[in-house]
Amino acid sequence: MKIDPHSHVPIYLQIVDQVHAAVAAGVYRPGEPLPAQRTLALSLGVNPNTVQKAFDELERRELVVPRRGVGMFVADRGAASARNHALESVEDHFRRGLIAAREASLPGERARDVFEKVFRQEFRQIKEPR
Amino acid sequence: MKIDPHSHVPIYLQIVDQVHAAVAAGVYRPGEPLPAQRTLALSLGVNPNTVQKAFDELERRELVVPRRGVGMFVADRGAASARNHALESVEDHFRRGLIAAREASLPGERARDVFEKVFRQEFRQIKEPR
DNA sequence: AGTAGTGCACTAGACAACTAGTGCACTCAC
DNA sequence: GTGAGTGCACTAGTTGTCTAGTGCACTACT
Repeated sequence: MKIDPHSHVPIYLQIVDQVHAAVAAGVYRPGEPLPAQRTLALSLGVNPNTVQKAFDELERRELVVPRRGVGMFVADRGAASARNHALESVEDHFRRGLIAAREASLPGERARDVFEKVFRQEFRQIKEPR
Repeated sequence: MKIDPHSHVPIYLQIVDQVHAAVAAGVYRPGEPLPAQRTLALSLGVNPNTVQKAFDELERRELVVPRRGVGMFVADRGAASARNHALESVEDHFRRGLIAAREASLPGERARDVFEKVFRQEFRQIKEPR
């Protein structure tokens, strides 16, 4: 796990994102323990409290479950929760865009055109050169 | 024009949004003057500096043009700039959503499904009852 | 019982965003 | 040239976020 202290995105969120991705990808499996707050903080060179804040957010997303005096463990439905939360995030961004379009009196068809344009940019199929 | 001082969205941004919409809608036309900073600040019950910050943002968006000692005027291509900026905003939201989808390893088709779902919610056609 | 390891709570400092207070320089009409 | 009205610049106080420092309570193992 890598942290960029000079990034504009808060350290605790960088930790959240990486653990989130790891749980979603199955790197950490349900029931397995996560590195301890102090351990992780030491290896990343940050304060234990910063890691705690990250874990608080992961707990709020129902990805991990704390056991006092023992450690943090991946929730039973941790992977599913991770994917669900990611889906909600995507949905939220789309909704904000559509609301902005509506407030700008942009017709629905135009909004869909914009989406398709950005879609082609971001989900460009990598054609195999032969 | 109305301001909600208890809103979580900054006052100066509320002013920006409302003026932006007014210019886009043609309420203020190119070449016309906007209310003076002091006047607007007084009528809204906020500090002139807050209005100034809002006007700075509107100037950055190329919606208005300042004339020292005279006033703020709607730019010649103000309405077009307003619509253009709104379009960029919509595009930006969509892009963030698609990037989030990609990072979550969500297939493009699924992302499009999510978009269509939200689209139906936000752009529901109001059926005329007969 | 003792001990090492754990999550958690409380406090504090650094920093940025937001708003307000105030004064200056400019423009135009008279 | 003088005065009223304008945009603009500088400073400051308030608030919220982020990170760090530190200590406490709990758990498991011996």
